[in-house]
Amino acid sequence: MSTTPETAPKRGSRLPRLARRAQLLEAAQEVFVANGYHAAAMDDIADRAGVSKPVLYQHFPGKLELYLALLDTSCDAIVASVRDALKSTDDNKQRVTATMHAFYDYVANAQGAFRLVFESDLTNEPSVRERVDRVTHECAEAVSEVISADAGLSRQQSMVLAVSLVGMAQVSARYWLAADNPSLPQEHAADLVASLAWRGIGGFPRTDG
Amino acid sequence: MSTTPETAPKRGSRLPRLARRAQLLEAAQEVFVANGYHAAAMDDIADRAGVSKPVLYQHFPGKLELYLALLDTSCDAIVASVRDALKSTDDNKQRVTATMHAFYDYVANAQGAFRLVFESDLTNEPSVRERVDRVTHECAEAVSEVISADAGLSRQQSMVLAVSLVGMAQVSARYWLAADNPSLPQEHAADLVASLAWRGIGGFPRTDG
DNA sequence: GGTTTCGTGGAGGTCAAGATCGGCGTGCAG
DNA sequence: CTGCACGCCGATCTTGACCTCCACGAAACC
Repeated sequence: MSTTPETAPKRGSRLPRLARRAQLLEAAQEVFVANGYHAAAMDDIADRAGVSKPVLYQHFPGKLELYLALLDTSCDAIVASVRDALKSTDDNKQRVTATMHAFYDYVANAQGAFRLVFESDLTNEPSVRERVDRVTHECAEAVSEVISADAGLSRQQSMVLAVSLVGMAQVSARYWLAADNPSLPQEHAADLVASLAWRGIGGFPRTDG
Repeated sequence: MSTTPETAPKRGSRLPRLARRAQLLEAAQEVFVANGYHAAAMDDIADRAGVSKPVLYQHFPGKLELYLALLDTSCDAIVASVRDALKSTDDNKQRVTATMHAFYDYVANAQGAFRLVFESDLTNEPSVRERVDRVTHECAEAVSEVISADAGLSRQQSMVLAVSLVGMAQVSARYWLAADNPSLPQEHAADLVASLAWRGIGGFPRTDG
């Protein structure tokens, strides 16, 4: 029997630096996701990781930096996911569907990372605000390029539309997750919202109001 | 000479209880909107109102109750605004436009009350979470009734669509406000998003995917 | 097998912010 | 004119959370 404590690191075990850091990040993510930034105490994170506070501070200079590290990962994940979805096909309708599914996947999986991005309670901190806004902005910009390529709208106009689509995906996905009635499976909900989005954005060059 | 300091209450002036309370609420709203809940100090609110902290605590039992009072007002305002917009006409397309304009008006005016609802940094507090979720839920429910009346969808399905529309309005309006380029006037932006929404939701009974 | 070294742990300092007590000035009744 | 009541202010207390100091134990090396 291998005695590798891969998922059950007991208290007192010495870990290599990178493994320890990864473990701390995972524990911190759990606590931040569950409690938010303010209600999350460094003691809780240390306890959750099975270490004491000083080791936490040997890996991260402070609470904010720890939070920002997790936030950066989460932000990069959703942005990359959206970019991949847009690159996955050349058919715009399928692009919409793929992007919507990317959002729903991110909200449903990713161990609640979306809470750090879309439900952060530290948006007054400029560094956090900047990152969170960046997510919406970069996602919308990626969508906007596709829109303005085919719809012939101004940059501002296509950005407003793109932000609308991103907001639709983000808010509906969070609502779907919060509504704990699994009568609507994830794929069906995403498809439904995708069809709404595609009806709205598809063939937009017509400006018949 | 009337010494009524109607809009410039200097420090030391004695006000009737209700007027003082209203003034405190206004000052608190400004500080909470500017700084968020956590960064807002009771000292700041008292200073902004031109009184000392004990007076504040003679009107409100604590910081949370003060915040909740403002939050309730803001929540009721947007929900009522959406309901009025939906009731304002029988043409569904104009309903969409009116509702979208209601959101944009709320975000642009209402002295930043939308920040308390859509950008609260106290969503971990259950009482706050409940109120904020209620706003999206009630707005979406009002929209959902119109949808399910005409589109023949299940309750869950029309709710997901309604939440999507609400999310679209909410996120795009906030983005439009944050983007300080007035190249897109409020009415144009709202009309653009309304047209997107109407194309998406109008004539939804077709399920051509 | 001894020593050195490094990581770990519990206990404590500091500080900000929410929440509260003794003086004071003002307006009114007699 | 004089005493009284009332509401406001400066100064203070406490709590809670972030962030470090001193002793211990285990691993590594000769």
